[in-house]
Amino acid sequence: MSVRVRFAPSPTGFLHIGSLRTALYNYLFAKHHGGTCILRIEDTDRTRLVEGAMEEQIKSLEWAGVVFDEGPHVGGSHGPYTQSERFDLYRQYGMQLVKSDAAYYAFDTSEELDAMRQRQQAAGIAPKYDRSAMRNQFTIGEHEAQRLLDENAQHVIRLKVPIHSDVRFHDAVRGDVVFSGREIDDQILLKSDGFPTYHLANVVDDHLMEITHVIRAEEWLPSTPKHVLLYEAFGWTPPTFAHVPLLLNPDRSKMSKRHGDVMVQDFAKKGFFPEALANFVALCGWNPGTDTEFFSMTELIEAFSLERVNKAGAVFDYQKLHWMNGEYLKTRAPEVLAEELLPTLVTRGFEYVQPAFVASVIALVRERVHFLQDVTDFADYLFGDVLSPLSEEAAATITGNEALITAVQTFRSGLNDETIENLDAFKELSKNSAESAGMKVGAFMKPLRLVLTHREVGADLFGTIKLLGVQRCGFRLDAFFSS
RNA sequence: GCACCGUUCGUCUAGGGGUUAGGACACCGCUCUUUCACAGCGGUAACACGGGUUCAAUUCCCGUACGGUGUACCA
Repeated sequence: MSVRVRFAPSPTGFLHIGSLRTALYNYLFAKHHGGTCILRIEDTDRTRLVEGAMEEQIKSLEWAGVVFDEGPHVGGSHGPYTQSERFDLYRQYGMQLVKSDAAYYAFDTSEELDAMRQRQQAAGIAPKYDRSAMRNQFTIGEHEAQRLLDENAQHVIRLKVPIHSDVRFHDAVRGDVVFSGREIDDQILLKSDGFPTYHLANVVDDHLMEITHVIRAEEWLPSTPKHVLLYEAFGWTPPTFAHVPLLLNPDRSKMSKRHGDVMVQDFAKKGFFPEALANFVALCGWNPGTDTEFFSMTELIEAFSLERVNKAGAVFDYQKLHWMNGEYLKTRAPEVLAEELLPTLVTRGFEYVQPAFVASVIALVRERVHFLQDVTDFADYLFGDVLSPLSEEAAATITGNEALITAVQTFRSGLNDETIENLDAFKELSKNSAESAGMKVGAFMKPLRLVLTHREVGADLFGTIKLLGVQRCGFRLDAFFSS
């Protein structure tokens, strides 16, 4: 049987980084097995819908390299893939469960349920639907229930949990898991607005869509027994479950904003490479069992397996992600990066933005930054001729320094195509310039950088001067003399 | 509270009855160097605790502690 997995987000906002990882694991697992990866939209909570959220999430997913074989945006043979479009289906299956005595009608109001929970809390017992004390078809009788139904009274359908038996299932990540029926709540399956809850819709759709493996976050583990019960009630074979560990904040709580960016689009905006993010996130909770840390999507697909997914949650290490992004930056072709950076440079109004030149600048400075966009600020003195003002301390070290003026003069007059292209000639010129003023070469290079770039740190000076060219260097040196 | 899940350097992790407990990020030092970086080399740093089982336990079992998740007509 061929593998079919699904990623099933709710369109309630942007795509969370943890969701991306779940989606990625689904995708990797499917592709590793030559299977099918499906996107299903779980929009059964009408109160939390956010306009356009689904499109945003798909965009983020695709940006990161997760693509689907079936879904609302691409179609497929098991649609529709949006639960609100499958509305009628769920009631039908809910009724089937009632008929087979696996579910029942309940007529409690939310106030009555609140009161029940308060009583239970006061009595120190676990909050759980009290089937024998609340208003449902068992307590009010079949006839009364039918009467209420006939007059369209508000009602829900609840799962009739067999309290005397254990529910057990095998999780591909966690092994055998057992829950006592006593602990499982009579979950609402069909809400009074006619929409299903996650539990019903999820099971019905997973079955109808022939899902073979349910790979989802660990937070779903406690509700899995309800799903197993549902499969049993329908007489369906449950899929293999795999609950993957959570992504954590530094304080080890479930990853959330407050501690940093958590939405995929935030990472994109910050300038992370999608490949770097996917690579990094894949390694949060999974590892190949080797020391290899860099993986293309193809390599991830090749290496991925559920067996090597960890059980414990993983603190999301932004610092390591930055490092990894920098590593990706170093391996990309400068020409490609130049294309990517160009729009930014243009909107910033820089003059020297010929692609080949930009590529050379990137090649020169990229080892010093983690993000492509950082190149803009780091090398602004190469892209344009307007230099940021010198700091007071910096200015103090060069203005009125007679020896430096002499050295710079010598350097200026020796600057030509030869000394700018040839490293040895450049070194020779630097040495002569320094010595002409009785300075050491090292003592000269620092202020020279300051004069040329107005920065104390920057890329290799020879490389910088080479890219600047004789003329632009000349102008800047002249400006120094005239100030 | 109850249920379930988890626990190897600060972080991500490898390993697994007998290892100098390995790698990566971060940190520190050295080398290179005109700066910052890169690179190279080196260093600090971990098996939560207590009982068992065993010749031997970080590894298996049981407890405890700690943490997380769940406990909705949310997903």
